[in-house]
Formats: sequence, structure tokens, C-alpha cells
Amino acid sequence: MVSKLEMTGDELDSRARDVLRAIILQHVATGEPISSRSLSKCGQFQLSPASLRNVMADLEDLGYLAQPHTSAGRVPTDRGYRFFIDHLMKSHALSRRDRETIDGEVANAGEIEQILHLASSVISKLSDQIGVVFMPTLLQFTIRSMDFVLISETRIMCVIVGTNGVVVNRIVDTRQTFQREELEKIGRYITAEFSGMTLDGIRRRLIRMTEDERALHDQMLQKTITLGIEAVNDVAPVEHELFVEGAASILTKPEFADANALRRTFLALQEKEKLIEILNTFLSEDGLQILIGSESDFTQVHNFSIVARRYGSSSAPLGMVGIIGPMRMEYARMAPLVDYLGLALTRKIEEQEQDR
Amino acid sequence: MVSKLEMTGDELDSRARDVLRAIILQHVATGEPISSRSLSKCGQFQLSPASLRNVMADLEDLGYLAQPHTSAGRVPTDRGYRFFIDHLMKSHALSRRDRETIDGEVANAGEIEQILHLASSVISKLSDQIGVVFMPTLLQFTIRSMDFVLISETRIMCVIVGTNGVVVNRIVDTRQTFQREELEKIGRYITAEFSGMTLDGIRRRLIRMTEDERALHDQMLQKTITLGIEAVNDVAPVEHELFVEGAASILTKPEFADANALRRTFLALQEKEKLIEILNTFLSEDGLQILIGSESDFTQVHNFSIVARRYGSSSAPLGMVGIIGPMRMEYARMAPLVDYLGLALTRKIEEQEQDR
DNA sequence: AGTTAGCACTCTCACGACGAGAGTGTCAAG
DNA sequence: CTTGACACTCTCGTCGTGAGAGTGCTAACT
Repeated sequence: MVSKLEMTGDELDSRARDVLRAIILQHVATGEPISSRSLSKCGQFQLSPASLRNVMADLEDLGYLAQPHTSAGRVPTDRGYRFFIDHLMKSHALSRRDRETIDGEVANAGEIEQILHLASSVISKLSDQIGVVFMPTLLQFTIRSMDFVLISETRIMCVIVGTNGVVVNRIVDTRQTFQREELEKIGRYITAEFSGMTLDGIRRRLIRMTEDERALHDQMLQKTITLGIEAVNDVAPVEHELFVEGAASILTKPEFADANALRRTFLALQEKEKLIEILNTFLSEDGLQILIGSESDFTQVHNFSIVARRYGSSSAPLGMVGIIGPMRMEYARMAPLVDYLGLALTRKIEEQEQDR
Repeated sequence: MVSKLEMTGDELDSRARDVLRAIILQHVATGEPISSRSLSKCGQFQLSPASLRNVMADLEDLGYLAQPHTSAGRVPTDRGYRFFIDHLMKSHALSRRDRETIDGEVANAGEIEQILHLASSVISKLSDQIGVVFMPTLLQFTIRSMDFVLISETRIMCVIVGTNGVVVNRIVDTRQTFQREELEKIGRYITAEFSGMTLDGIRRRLIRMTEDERALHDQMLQKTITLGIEAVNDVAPVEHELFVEGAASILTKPEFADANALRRTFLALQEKEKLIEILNTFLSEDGLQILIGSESDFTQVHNFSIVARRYGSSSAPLGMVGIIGPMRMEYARMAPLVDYLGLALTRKIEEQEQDR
């Protein structure tokens, strides 16, 4: 019945918009359903509760508000939050403290995994929500260099540096034995020969090379090829990394007062595939993304919202960073937080990219 | 009033012991307080409920059982569990499936961190409790080799292999620029010069070398020293790694039916220092360790137990592996699980140690 | 027209009473 | 020493009740 309404923001007059905004702000602050009386008392409107009730009834008809039960106040629906975010919200400026905290954490981090880990934990702490950082597949990842370090005669650590500054390392267990000097040579060769290619491309070319005439005779080349293939094969399975931090932060939120809600939530967070799927669809979108309640499978069940943003250079987006929390959250504070963290990460990564 | 009793297991006659064992087994299975009637009905005893009540009253006086309230059955106390574990428990043989699962997971893992991560997750899955694996400080860690890989001109990955096969790698950001060949030379030099020493020892010696006459003139040596110090300094802060896996497994246990217990538990798991402290004290003990309820700060508050065991060669214990769960757990099944995982880890690590 | 006071209505929630059920302790008889 | 019997106690679910909160509606007011 409300489906034919376009979300242009035009179907609400200025007063209705003010009321909706006030209700959402107040409800986010208190967690309680908002009554006409408390709204009237807050002083923002020179109207009696009865008048406000009329406005609220209209907003309910339009699907922006709902009543938990007849004699309770109103609560925003996901549709209400959506309207708020699209048309009513005024993002807070990011506090200097927060900005400095983010900058500090990001600056201190070295390796990509550490950066992402710190990012998820800092956003979780600052937002008091669950922090998520997602780094998608490395298959399209182009390499700058590849080096091999002798761990023991048959165990080799392979260090791959991407053109975007990301460093990946894995240990492979070979059946052959290697010398230090051999590995140095192999590293130089592979770096020279394959830099700029994707892992997948490298693997395919190496496999083609095995059939090459020369490889049959040159023992050194043969060793290089098998080691290279093993190294790339071993990295490829790392299809994505998902950092979820601060799940305990939701423990104190009133929407999780009962044990079942908690249980369901933790179990949902366990299975990360769904989350990855959602974040993946966002990966093609630019700018801040907000997903509310029923708008996706994941957020629907638990009345969650996701505020997330792409990071990494726009030419090669690297992943998503954001927060997950109950639908009732301070979007006006979350939005700039997530946005800034995304920017900071992007900047950091571009710096590393320069730094060649 | 019971404190003067020695825990020799002598103060209970054979019948009392049987009753205590039966009560614990039944309570662990059901989670309910055990009544004299249900005990009589189970057929193990040819006694009436009234007689069993007498025995149970005695066990309660001795502090092995307790009643949640007057008209409830009996529940084992931590003292009761302790007696059970020390004198009554018959450990189940480890099922073949479990043994194979553990062997499989451990065999597949490569790097130490991956091994420990898998270990904590496999033990969590098999036990349906929270899995913990703890690796203590690396400061006493002696090195076999040290290599440096060029990430970018000023960022160097440092790969340290311990004599126990453990591989640690960190990226350091230097102010100087390095060439590939330089790094290879530095790696060879440091490996030759310092292998067998502890990280701490290396650092001290490097610092002493800065004051050395030669270092002032030999630019290469100077670069080596500063890089070496930075590498070691960067690794040293990693004082311990604690893997806690499967916290969600306790969600379904009846002792966490109410939200507060859940909340408290998750918050307790958040602060890992306490846990590390406890595991650290166990590090000097050989064999399986079981800590019950009030026996430690950590387990006391939440009615938890810890079943843990040292792993790593006995000459150089590497860390602790174990599970955390409610006091009411199947000790007879947990004990061999943890024990076997500890053995498997030790074996794996010794293999890697050989493999030089 | 829009606004407001008043009022009846509905729903939740905290409180207390109550009875069924479960388990115990005890005592006297076997 | 064992056991049947019985009174006692405590928990827990159910039901009823009344206070409180908030609404919708209507009629009067501006």
C-alpha cells in the first residue's frame, strides 16, 4: 500500500519531517518508544500531544513509524531510518580526537593484515559497534616482486609483494631441496619475469612453461617452475580475509537484553559467508553504503544495520570497511567515522603504492 | 570444617564413591540436579531412595555435593569434581575419528601460527567447548636463521626461523634504503654470526656493537646493525599469542540460559591477561592440568574449568593448549582429547625441529 | 483549517496469591 | 542397616488484579 510512493522525500511536509527526525533522534538516544507527550515536552514543537499524535498517525500510515503495541509510543521502522538517512540526517563533524585516533592507528600499522586488523578494532572501539573489515580475493592481485626465503631445506617461505603494497607470505613444503643462493636467483628471475602480472596469470603461464622444451633440460628452470607454481597455488586459496572485531560491544546494548537475541546474533556472526557476500556486492559502489534492517538477508533477521565503505584506490578497490550494529544506531556519528576510516586506509595504501 | 581432610580419597567408602561418581556422571549428562529417586531408579544401586539420601547427606557434609535449594536434588561442588577427577574418573579411550581428525589438522598445517590456530579450532570443535592455545614470549627463542626481503626501498620484511622450527616475520620500516643484494648479504652475515642465540641476546650484542670502533667506519656493517636491531625490536613486542576459538559453542549450554551469564562470560574472555597468567603458571607443570571452579580467579567467577596441557619438546616447552568450559563438562572425554592434541602438537614441532 | 482538551479504551507490566510438583529429612518398623 | 511413610519446604507456572502509559476519537475552540 505504500509501495507506489517514490522515495523522493516529497511526500512529507516540513513538519512531518521534523517530527520524524525528532522521533528518530530521541529513540536512538533512549532506546525507548517515543510518545506524543514526551515529544511535546521536549520543547522543539509548539504543539500539544494531540496534534503530534495526528502527525505521528500519518507517519505510521506511510510506514515510517510503528507501534510495538497499542499503548506504546512509536518506534522508527527500517523505512523510517532509510528516509532519515537519505533526507533528514545531518552528519556530525568528526571529532578531532576520533580523527587523531584513526590517523594514529593507521599510521602505526605496517603490514596489510595488521592494518586491517587494527582498522576493525579501532572502528569497533570508536563506534561501540562491531567492526568489520573485508579484503577480497587475491586472484586479481598484480605482483611487484616475489622472494623466497629458506626456512629449512625443504620448507620455503614465499614473500609476494603486490603492486598495491600488500605483502602476502606463505610457507610451502617442497619435495626438493634448495640452497640459499638458488632461492635468491629464483626470486630475482620470477620478479623480473612476472612482475605486473596477476597471481592467476602467473600460475597459468608457469603451467604452460612446464610443457616447454627448454624446461625439460634446464634443471634450474624446472625447479623454479615447480616452486613458483606451489607458491602461487598456496596463496590463491586465501580468497578473502574478514576481520570481525568487538562483537562483545553489543552485549551491553538494550536490544540484546534477552539471551536468545544474543545467541542468534553470535551464531549469525559465526557464518561469515553471508557477510562476505553482502560486502562483496558493495565493492562496486562508490561512497558510503548503509544497509538497514530488512534491506538484506543478514541485517533483516537481527534488525541490524551495516554502515560500510570501500577502501583502496578507486582504480583497484581493495575491500570494504565498516560497522555492524543494531538498526537503532547513531547514523549521524557512524557515517563520518566509517567514511574517514575508509579514506585513511585508502591514503595509507596509496602511500605504500608510491613508495616503490 | 572440611579443610583438615586430606584429599587422599580415603575418607569415602566404596559405596559413597560409587554414588558420587554416579551423581557426577548423571549431572554432567543432564545438567539437572540429581535426586535420590532418579539415582535409585537408574538401577546401578540396589538401594531405596531413602538409603541413597543418607549417603548423599554425608557427601554433602563432606563438601562434595550441594543443593541449589532445599527441595532440589544434589549438584557436585568443585570439590566434588576435583575428587572425581583425582580418584574416580576413568578416561575414555580417544575415538579413532577424533584421533584422525586431530592428526589430519595438525599434519596439514604449515606455519606455527597456522598450526596453533587450527589446533584451537579443532579442539573447540571436538570438545564443543572454547579452545585455547597459548604461545608464550619469544624472548628466549633461539634463532636458526634470519633473512631479509625487500618490500620497497625502505620497507624490509625480516624472516626469523627459530631452532624449534618456528617462523616469525615482521615488516620494518627503515629510514635507509637497501638493495636486494645488500639484504642477502646482511642475512647471510647475521645468520652466520648469531644463529643459536636468543633474540634478546642478539639485541644486546648488536647494541654493544654500535659502540664498536669498526662500526663507525664500515658503512655496510653499520647498516647491518641498525637493520638487525630494528628487526629484533619489532619482533620482541610480540610477547605472546593467544588463540581463543569457538566461544560461540557455549551459547547453547544450559548454564548460559540467561543473558547475564553470557554477558559476563564474553567480557571475561575479552581480557586475556588473566587467562595468559593462568596458562603461564601451568607452563612449568608436566602432564595434563585441570583447574576447577574456585581453584583460580578466572574459573571461579564463572564456574568454569580449564583442561590444559603443555606442548613443545620437554626441554623447551613452547606453550599450552586446552579448553575452557563450564565446570559441568565431560572430563573423561576432555582429558584424552587435550592430552592427545598436546602430544600431536609436540610431535609436529619436533618433526620440524629435526627437519633442518 | 488546524489545534487542543478531555475521555474512554487498550495493552503492558509488576505484584501477589495459589496450588501442583519435586525432593528432602526424619522416624519408626522391618 | 534398610526402607516405607509422611510432613515439610522450596520452586515454578498460572491467574487475577490494578496501576500506568499511551493512544484514538470527538467535540469545542481559534
